[in-house]
Amino acid sequence: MSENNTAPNHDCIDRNDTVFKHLTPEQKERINAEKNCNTYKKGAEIYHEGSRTNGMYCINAGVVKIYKTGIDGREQIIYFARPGDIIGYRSILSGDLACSSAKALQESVLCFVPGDLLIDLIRNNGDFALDVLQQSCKELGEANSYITDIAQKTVRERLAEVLIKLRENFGLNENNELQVSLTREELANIVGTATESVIRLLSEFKQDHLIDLKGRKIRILDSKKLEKISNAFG
Amino acid sequence: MSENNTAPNHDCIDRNDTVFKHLTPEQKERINAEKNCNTYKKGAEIYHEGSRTNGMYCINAGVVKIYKTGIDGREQIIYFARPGDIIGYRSILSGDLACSSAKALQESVLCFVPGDLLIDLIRNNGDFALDVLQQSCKELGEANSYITDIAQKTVRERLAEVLIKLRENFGLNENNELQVSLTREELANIVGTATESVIRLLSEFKQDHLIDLKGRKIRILDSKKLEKISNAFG
DNA sequence: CGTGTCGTTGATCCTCGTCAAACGTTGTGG
DNA sequence: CCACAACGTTTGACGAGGATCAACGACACG
Repeated sequence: MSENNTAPNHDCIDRNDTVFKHLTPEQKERINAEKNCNTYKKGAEIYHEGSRTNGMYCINAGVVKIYKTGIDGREQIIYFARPGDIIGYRSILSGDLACSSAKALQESVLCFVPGDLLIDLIRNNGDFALDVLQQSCKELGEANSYITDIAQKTVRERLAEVLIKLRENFGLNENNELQVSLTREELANIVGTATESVIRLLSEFKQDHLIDLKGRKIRILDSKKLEKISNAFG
Repeated sequence: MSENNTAPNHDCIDRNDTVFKHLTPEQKERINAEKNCNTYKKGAEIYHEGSRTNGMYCINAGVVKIYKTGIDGREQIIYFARPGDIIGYRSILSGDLACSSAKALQESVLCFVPGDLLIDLIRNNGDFALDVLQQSCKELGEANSYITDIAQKTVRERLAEVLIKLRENFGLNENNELQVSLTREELANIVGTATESVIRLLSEFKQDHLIDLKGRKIRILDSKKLEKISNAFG
């Protein structure tokens, strides 16, 4: 799918808030030499569950949803990756096949870094290894929290929590609207419920003046109460 | 919490199926010099959510449950650690506080390895770093599967799945009984449901001749059907 | 102007959580 | 050794939360 290298600003490697921050200039150069940047149109699949990803991807621009396909093809969204994040590294490092799929939510630019280069860098740069470990441990902690939430909270509580997390991750525009455009079904696939339930609860939240709805635009009116509904956060 | 070092066979470090397998003899010696082995009685807490674990633990003997405390104190069991496994490493590496608690299910022997030694070893031994990464990525993959399961499967399906996984992890004795002793409440806290629901479903399974019950002993009679009920596995 | 996708609403059903009560088991201390 | 407490197990009854099914409106797109 789409264009290739040589474009000017594929600079994920140079950002100093990413996992690459402790690489030497030479190591960054090696990545730049071997990486492969592509633009993915909205809805384009980056990799699919069960396949072998022979490397990892660094998000340069856009938003990517990571999800698993469960019973009867139902998606469960695990998380959203944003610029600076890395995805797909799990399967090379654990040696398994990919356990999730990745799809561009908007037009996105991703750089592919080959797996053997990744492993070589981890082996030879301890600080880089620690940064990758930090990333995977952070994801692990979040996953564990999510397990507890889904197992114990009601759909209503989880939806409120998801709205708050979306605000934290994507922020609000000048109208206090969430800066992500998700279908009701996608919202349901994060919360882990039926589309209709999300719709009904969103209307309730609207009636209670917690949010306002205009198509897919969700305006946050009362995050305090939303947080209270979500029952603390974890 | 009890005895201390110098005991003869605290050999987790020498097993070649653990995360320590690629350490040099010198590095193993350093761990042996700095580690601190303790026996934990049944029910003893090893570390608690929200605390700072300044290192990690290697399980030498016994079984340890890792769990999070959710709403109104309800436990959600994340997984069981067994001899050879390491626990508690997440929080040192991600820099956060512990996001889960650990408690001995049986009398267990654990060796504590200080965090700065761990980090030093990761930094200076690339293969060790890769092994730790592999471990955390494996856990991450399992956590993601679990999220999907809890979000999409029924309690009945999940209970069947848990029974199968317990068999895979702990095996059966000569009577085809699971080699773990769990209370109904603990089973419920793995599945993510109410104790009463577990009890009812176990009786159903018994009536359908899938299992047999004798107190906490669960004998597996028909794992094929259990697997079918669990709806494939992930 | 049809076709497809998404959003919304209503009606219905069932899984599962909660409450309550009774009984068995274990452990502790007098 | 008994009494009592604390805990775990089991069963029943009840109700609510939420999944499912069906139908329809809104909107975009070719």
